[in-house]
Amino acid sequence: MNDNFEILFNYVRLLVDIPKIDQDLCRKYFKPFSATKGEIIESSGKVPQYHNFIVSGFMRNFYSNELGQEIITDINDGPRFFTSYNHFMHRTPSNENLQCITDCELLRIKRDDVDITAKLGITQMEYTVQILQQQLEKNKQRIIDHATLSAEQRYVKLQKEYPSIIQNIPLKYIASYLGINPGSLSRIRNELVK
Amino acid sequence: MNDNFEILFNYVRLLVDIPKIDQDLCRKYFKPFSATKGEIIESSGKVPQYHNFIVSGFMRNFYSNELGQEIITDINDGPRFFTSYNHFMHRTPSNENLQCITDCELLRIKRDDVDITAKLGITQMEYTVQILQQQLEKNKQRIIDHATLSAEQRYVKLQKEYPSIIQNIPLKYIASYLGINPGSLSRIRNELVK
DNA sequence: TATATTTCTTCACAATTGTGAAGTAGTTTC
DNA sequence: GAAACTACTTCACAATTGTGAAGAAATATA
Repeated sequence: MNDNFEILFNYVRLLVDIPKIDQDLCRKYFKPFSATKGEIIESSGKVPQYHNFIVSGFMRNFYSNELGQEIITDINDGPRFFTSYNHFMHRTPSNENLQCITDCELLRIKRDDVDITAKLGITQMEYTVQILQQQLEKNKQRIIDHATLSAEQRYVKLQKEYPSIIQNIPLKYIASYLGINPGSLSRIRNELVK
Repeated sequence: MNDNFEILFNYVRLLVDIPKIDQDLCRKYFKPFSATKGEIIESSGKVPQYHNFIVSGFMRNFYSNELGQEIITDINDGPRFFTSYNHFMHRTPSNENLQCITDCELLRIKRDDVDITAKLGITQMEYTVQILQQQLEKNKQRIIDHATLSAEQRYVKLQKEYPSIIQNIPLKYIASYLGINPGSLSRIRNELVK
């Protein structure tokens, strides 16, 4: 009995119940994978090979713009799915890189196997709809935050909601994620201490 | 034969093919609805009653913050679905208002009927996944734009991608949507003319 | 452990955007 | 068509954030 799968199931159960048959399919087709700090598990320009579930560890999602700057679009820790989902599903090359910020434990499934579990299982489609809706709500909130909050307010909010990110992720990554210049964020952080 | 349904079907066909049976279900359960400029078709605090498809016209989605300011989260014209989808599906009160900025032609379906068409039809679930994915991509891009572009650049981009919004929507709505102070946007627009 | 590399902080200054008020223009309503 | 209302522009000034450089601190590598 692999603990990692229990973490996956508990995460899924936040949205839908998983019948035994779907659990077994997960155990059969999701493969454990250990990645080390700095490792890029999906690269820009390539079709994403896996749908990744972070069991533990921190990851980031970034792309390089015309000026060669890395733009970080997402930072997350487990438990959580973390995939360039659209490109993965449509088998199209992604412009994003998925990289481990710390050592990570993953469970991952190949693209073809997702079609198999969709056919043989029961709840996958329902879960997909649920998690897409959930993700959509989160993204809507991020848009609102950008449109209505100052840089300082966005940082404070992140600090409250995801203190583990502040504690574990380099400032320059957080700055890019929040759309703030690293120097400015350093100053903001310094002024907050007072 | 109602032209409005052809507009709906053509819009849906951008993502999935609609078999005859699903077309008939749409014709049976989607009802035409005309709304006039300024009309609020879903109100904050209430469970959204309809899933709305804009055939023609411009609508906005907004909520009121603690200070009583209207924050506009979305502006769109037809053809397009326009609903507080999460709250509609989960039958929970939404904090958002859907309002017509111009006279609008809609096709709308009641919540209970969505369950019926889901059961009797074929492609609804697949379409839902597709359009959620599409919406997710659009929202990701909006986040990136906020994080990487200046106020002026965001306005210019909107102008390029959705010139009809610039032409048809009051400046103060556009300002709120872009997260810019109306006075600032007026100045930005003025300086762009030179 | 020493060295090299990367990240973070700090600074002065610049650029952008926000604020609130006042006036102008435009629109709606009766 | 006049009055009332709403939206837009403009202004001076304030606040926030960006920029680029230089040094300090932290981390990785040999």
